Amino acid sequence: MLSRSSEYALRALIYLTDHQDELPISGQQIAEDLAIPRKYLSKILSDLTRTGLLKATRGKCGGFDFAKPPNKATLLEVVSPFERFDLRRCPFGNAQCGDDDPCLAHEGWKKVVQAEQLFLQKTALSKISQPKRVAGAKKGRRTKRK
Amino acid sequence: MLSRSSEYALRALIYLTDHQDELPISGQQIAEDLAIPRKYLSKILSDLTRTGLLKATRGKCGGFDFAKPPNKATLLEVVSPFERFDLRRCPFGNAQCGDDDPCLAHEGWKKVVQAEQLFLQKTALSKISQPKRVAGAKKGRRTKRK
DNA sequence: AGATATCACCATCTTGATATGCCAATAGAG
DNA sequence: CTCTATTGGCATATCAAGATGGTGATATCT
Repeated sequence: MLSRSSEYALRALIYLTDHQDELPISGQQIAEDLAIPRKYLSKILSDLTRTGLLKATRGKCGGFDFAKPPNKATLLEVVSPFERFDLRRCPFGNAQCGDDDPCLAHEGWKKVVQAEQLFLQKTALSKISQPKRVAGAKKGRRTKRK
Repeated sequence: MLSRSSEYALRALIYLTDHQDELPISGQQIAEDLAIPRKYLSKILSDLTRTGLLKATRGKCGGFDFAKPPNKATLLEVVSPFERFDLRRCPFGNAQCGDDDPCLAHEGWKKVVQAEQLFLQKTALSKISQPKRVAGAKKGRRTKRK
């Protein structure tokens, strides 16, 4: 239901949300920890930088950081550079199916699509980060990586 | 949200539903009327024959017919040969996200996916065929094609 | 039997998403 | 200044979906 690029983007940003005290983090690092192809993820993070979600700093000790706080970012913002939401095209009936001259499945299908859109649009990135599950565990600033 | 193959399958079957008094109809004919690549549609209809949704008769005046009445066929049956519903894989969090150890987006996303599944599963093919819109118009057995 | 119209199968081409590799630009550390 | 770790951009490779073409099997018609 979502492209692989979208999945990578989501997982990477959730990762960043979970490591907010260590930002910026390099693409290399994220790719390793999440087992995502390095250059491919690089490209994705670049895209998200261009859309204004992330902030990239080059050079040594560089990496990616949030350009806006993750509770201001919606899942839709994360995903939309990688999805083509062709809401125009109706999978049923013929081409000219629109809100005015709908096919019979139109309403039902529209509900499904809108449910997805709404979820992506209304859910903040910060809402889906993984909290450390261990009760009372200190946040535990990770030991310097590698 | 659906593969092109699925769309073609749906449109073709809706077409058949709308022409039930003229069955069987050749793939050629359907492809022409719906502006779908001929051989590609052929392949799709063959697939649907193999899954038991359609019945194919070869030779002159052959074509495709329903193997089961369209009110017994669900949209899911139509579409599933062409979709890979990877419900296992969660687009968020890491691999081991399951119903037992869910990521935070799990419930919300599950709802979305299930809404789609439910719609496809509960909607009968006959429910979405296009009725002739002209009030009181005779069904009008089409003049012999071509 | 012969001609024709159809489905079935197989091989190939095209296209877009996914993935990799190379090099330039940038910035911190010594 | 030099070394090194990073992002950025471009070119290319791989892969699966989409699309096309050829041939054989089957059925109807004359």
